[in-house]
Amino acid sequence: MILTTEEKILEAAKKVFHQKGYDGARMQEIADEAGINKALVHYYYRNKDNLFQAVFEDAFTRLLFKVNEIFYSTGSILQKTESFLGYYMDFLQKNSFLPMFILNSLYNRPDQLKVILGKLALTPHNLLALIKQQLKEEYNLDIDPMHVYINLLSMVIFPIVARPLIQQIFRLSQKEMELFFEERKKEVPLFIISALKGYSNETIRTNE
Amino acid sequence: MILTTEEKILEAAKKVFHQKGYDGARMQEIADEAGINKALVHYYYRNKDNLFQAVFEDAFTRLLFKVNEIFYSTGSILQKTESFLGYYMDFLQKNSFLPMFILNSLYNRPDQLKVILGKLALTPHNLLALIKQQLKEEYNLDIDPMHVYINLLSMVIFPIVARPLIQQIFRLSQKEMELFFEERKKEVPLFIISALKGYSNETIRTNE
DNA sequence: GTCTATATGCAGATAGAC
DNA sequence: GTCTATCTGCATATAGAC
Repeated sequence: MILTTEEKILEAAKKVFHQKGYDGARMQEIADEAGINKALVHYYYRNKDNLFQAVFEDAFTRLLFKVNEIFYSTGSILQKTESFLGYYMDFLQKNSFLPMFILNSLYNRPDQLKVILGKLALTPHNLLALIKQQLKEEYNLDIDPMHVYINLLSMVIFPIVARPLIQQIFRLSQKEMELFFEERKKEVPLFIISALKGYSNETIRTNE
Repeated sequence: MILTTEEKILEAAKKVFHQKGYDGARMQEIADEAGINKALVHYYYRNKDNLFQAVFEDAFTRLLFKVNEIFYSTGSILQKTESFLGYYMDFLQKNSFLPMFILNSLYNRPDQLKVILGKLALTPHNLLALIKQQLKEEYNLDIDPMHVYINLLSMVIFPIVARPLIQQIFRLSQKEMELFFEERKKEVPLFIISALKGYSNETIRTNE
């Protein structure tokens, strides 16, 4: 697969921005990574902000697209949770800098998000309504789906983001860390489904 | 309360580094924030790296100290979870830049952590052993406590870190966001305890 | 389109007066 | 200890030849 110069620059920029963030990235390093001259980067993207914008939008849409793709598919809560864990965690492990890059960019450059949110037509409330309906049908739960949804995202994304911290504190080898993530693909769905069942029992007990 | 110049610098440095990270922080801004001259910052801390090191160590120990404080205290899993949620989430909301600062610093400056880990005597395995024992006694669960522990941390810390993202995507006002966090202080312990009870049922069913 | 050379500004750090 | 003035290097960005 052959890349145009513009594509080479974007790929190089992704690599550098993802790892170092806006402030830590250097135009020179991006040029080197792309195997071209620094002036060419400016020729195609005019300035650092523009290039960053392109990288951020790519990252954001890719990350968000995968989430929606799974939750809007057919299947039970259990099935969705399991495929989310398997599919999304693989994706995040292969792109381990992505979530940190997104989150950190929102702290340093909050306006960046507004630009892209204006372009996308997000309907998160449809998604929540769908989950709420499934919780009712499958677990007879009449609860706010927001917390359950955020809990799931937390348990998937946080360990990826905090990986360096976890690994150092618990003194895990690379191999042990990978095993830990592999286990989570089964443990987290089990945890969530257990909680949902537990909720039901709790509710029933309260109603007696 | 009157501060020495050195303390004023450190306080100013915390403010700036926490929000902008190492690369985004400017010595000039720190000096301005402290209300003194830029040369004085160098007089006390010699260079940017030293100052950052001081800020990072302060943040890291404060963040970690709070975690241990709660989990090594007496009380049931439920009690610990509840006080962790109440106590720690309040702390994080008041210091909302801290977790992002720590996590991001580990990406950009991984060696930073090793320096401080050498100074602290962390014994996370004792903590896990304690949790494991309590899971056995209180829920008759014979499982690896690591996943449960990371799940709890995830559900507490991630929403704080991802707050700007959540708020924008779900279009929540400041007030709604605060309410959401307030709800989580009850929702997350309920979720976890439900899961632990559900686990037991699952185990019993499997053993029959 | 792609390069070399360069302009411009700013950040970290130091010298030296008080 | 605290300041003003300044050095040095580097990062973004542009000019202009090919």
